[in-house]
Amino acid sequence: MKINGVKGMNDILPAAVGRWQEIEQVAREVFALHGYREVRTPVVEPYALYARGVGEATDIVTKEMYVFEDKGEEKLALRPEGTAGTVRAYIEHGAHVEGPQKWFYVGPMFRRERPQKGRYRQFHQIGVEAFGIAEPDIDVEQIAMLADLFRRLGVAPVVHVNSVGDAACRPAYLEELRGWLRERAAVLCADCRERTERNPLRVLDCKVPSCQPVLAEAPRLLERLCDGCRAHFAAVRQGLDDLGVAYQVNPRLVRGLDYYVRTAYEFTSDALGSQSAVAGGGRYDGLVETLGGQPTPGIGFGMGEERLALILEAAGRPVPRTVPEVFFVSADDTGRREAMRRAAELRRAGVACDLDARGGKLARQFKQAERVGARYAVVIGGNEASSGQAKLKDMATREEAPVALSGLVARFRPTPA
RNA sequence: GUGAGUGUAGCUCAAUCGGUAGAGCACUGGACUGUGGAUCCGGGGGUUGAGGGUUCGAGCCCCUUCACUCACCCCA
Repeated sequence: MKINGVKGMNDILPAAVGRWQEIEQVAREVFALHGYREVRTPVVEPYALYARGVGEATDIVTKEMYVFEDKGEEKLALRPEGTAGTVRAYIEHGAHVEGPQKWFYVGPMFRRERPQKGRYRQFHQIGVEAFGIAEPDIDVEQIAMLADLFRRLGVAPVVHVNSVGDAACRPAYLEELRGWLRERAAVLCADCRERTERNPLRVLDCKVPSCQPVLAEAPRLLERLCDGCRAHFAAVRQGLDDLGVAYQVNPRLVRGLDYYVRTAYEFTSDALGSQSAVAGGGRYDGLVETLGGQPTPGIGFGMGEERLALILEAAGRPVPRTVPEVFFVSADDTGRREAMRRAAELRRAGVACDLDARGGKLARQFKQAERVGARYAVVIGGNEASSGQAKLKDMATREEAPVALSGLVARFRPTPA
């Protein structure tokens, strides 16, 4: 009986894993340059953390979370996103006493949705959270950092920014919008009528053609922001302009989770099919308090690694691959023992090398050397072992040159920095 | 949860009207007894996703089921 992997949960095989390693490596470099430090939190958290933090009524909590009882003791959930767990850890360890904290995380998230392009049940996110900074400069820094990260990877998703208001101005706007939508329920699609009650902001980006002209006239939150939100948003825009970050103000940009206030931003690409967002973030000034901590402003983003990988693929960026510098080819048993010794010697010196432990015909070993991408082959048989002189073959040019076995380490040892 | 599409070798796909399942790539061996990318020749590999039905006969038609893909909802 063959057992297959779980639906929507993918294997990342060696031939593809270089893509993930590259993404994560570049992210770590960029984060380090901006003062973000890594945090690792569990993949499992109390169900209540997400019910309270992400929002009791959100799709994520009501229908997408993997929830289970831990031997009847506690209701647990596989994390559907990274912010709630990071905030829990921030509060639990009293991190606020040491001033603003800039953290990042990398790891799998789980949502039980129907899989499609760019959406999987286990997916991988790279995210950052900045705690304790209410000022708009951190919003600017985060957006610019993300743009820099993408630039280093050779892609340039479109940056959308918006303000979703806060407790001072959003509730009044939502009521105004809801009332306005109810008056026009007759000309809106069924989904929009449903969303009018459940999540009126979502109505604004309805894709149904007949809704578009109606919604274009809808009242706009950006024109009804309170003074604080208005000033914050203006400062974010000014800051992005100062840094030369190109962006679009998108009044329809909405964050899916309850905790977002003020700045919302998103990076999108048309290489992703209908799931166009590769990264999304925003400010969550009330979340830490909601989860039992001191009132603490926060802002962060999550980036989908699978989606970024799709973008890099579409951009034709090659998958990086680690290859051995030297591949030993042995002609006989004596040569093979010598090859094993020399390989060990090179490895201790920090030189990546390999050999075909099956031995066998030279042709097969050379084929294996080629397959693993070795730059050089060294042929060793009984003669070479006793004379100490072997042949060094450049796999690309096929040129051979004599080499002393005792000089291999000096020849290939990485030059100290 | 809803809708559509697709299931044939490890991968990409053929198979005429319903008539004994094939190719390319990949793998493996040989041509080539100490040399990998080309060429030529050989070899292994399949319950045609699964189950049932119609038929003398089903990869093909019908039913059921499962899986995958894309889209909706929503989101990274």
